[in-house]
Amino acid sequence: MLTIGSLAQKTGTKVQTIRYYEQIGMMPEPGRTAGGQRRYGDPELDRLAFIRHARQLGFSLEAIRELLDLSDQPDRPCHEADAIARRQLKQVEQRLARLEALRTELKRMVHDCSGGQTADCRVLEVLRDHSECLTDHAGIGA
Amino acid sequence: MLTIGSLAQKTGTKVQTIRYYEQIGMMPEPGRTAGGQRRYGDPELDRLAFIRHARQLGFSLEAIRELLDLSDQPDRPCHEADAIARRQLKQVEQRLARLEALRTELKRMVHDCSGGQTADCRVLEVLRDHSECLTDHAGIGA
DNA sequence: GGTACATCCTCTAGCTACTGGAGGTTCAAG
DNA sequence: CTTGAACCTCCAGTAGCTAGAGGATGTACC
Repeated sequence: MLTIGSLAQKTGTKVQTIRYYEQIGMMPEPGRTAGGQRRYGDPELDRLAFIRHARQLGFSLEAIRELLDLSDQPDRPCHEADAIARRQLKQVEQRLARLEALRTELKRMVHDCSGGQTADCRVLEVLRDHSECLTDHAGIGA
Repeated sequence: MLTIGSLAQKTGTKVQTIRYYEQIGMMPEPGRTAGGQRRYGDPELDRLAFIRHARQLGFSLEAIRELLDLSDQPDRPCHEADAIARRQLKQVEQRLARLEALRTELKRMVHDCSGGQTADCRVLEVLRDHSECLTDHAGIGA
């Protein structure tokens, strides 16, 4: 039997995160001691490890919920899990393409900076005038 | 004089986002009509375009605030703006490296999936057992 | 001048995926 | 039996918006 602290340690999760997962129904309500403290067994350990690993691979909690449901039904065809993974792969590839365009643009900005005064700073200039950009980097953020 | 709606359209921003920027002090409080509606001029248009462009390049609002401050002081040396851009570039490169590892892993997962039942699904199996991963993809998400 | 209706206003709450803290209780070792 | 780390609940905050309720305003047309 594991305390929430040792479960956290074993899975590289913060204690609060585990309680949060319980709150949103990603983790089951575990057994408790007489005093009300949570105690976990191996199934919970496996489940949390699964969740964390999928998170590391960038899956959303919603997608992970689906994967866990599928995982609980070993007889069903696996194309659904496959589809979720493909979707994730596609998203990753799109983000990669965007980030590569950003890198190009940022590199150019930094490279062109002469180190003078802000009045002639290339960095600020490029930000002021989008038409100076060579790559397409529409869309926000990552 | 622009209404908030046409400012939004010209910059590819949502109306609510502009009001949000005003609320957090990224955009100045504009003039108002007698009836209380916001009216914008060219300086605000430029400022918002700057903000949006920097957001597209992945800068945080906090970083953009610094860049705007620098932009308002044309006499100061520009190495600060340069440093912010370099920091951003570094972050982008780190994210790129992580995403590339993720792509590798996801591709392998999807490729190995035989299309059978979930019981033998490679996707689920890999998620269950981290040791099957060849690449290092520690850290969460993007 | 009147009316229709798109756009504007404020305010509040919600999203993802956590993270941190206050204030108080329980567990395990010595 | 005491000590101190780890636990408990509840609430609030993070980034960067986004959506909706309920009502006021601006403008074009008749």
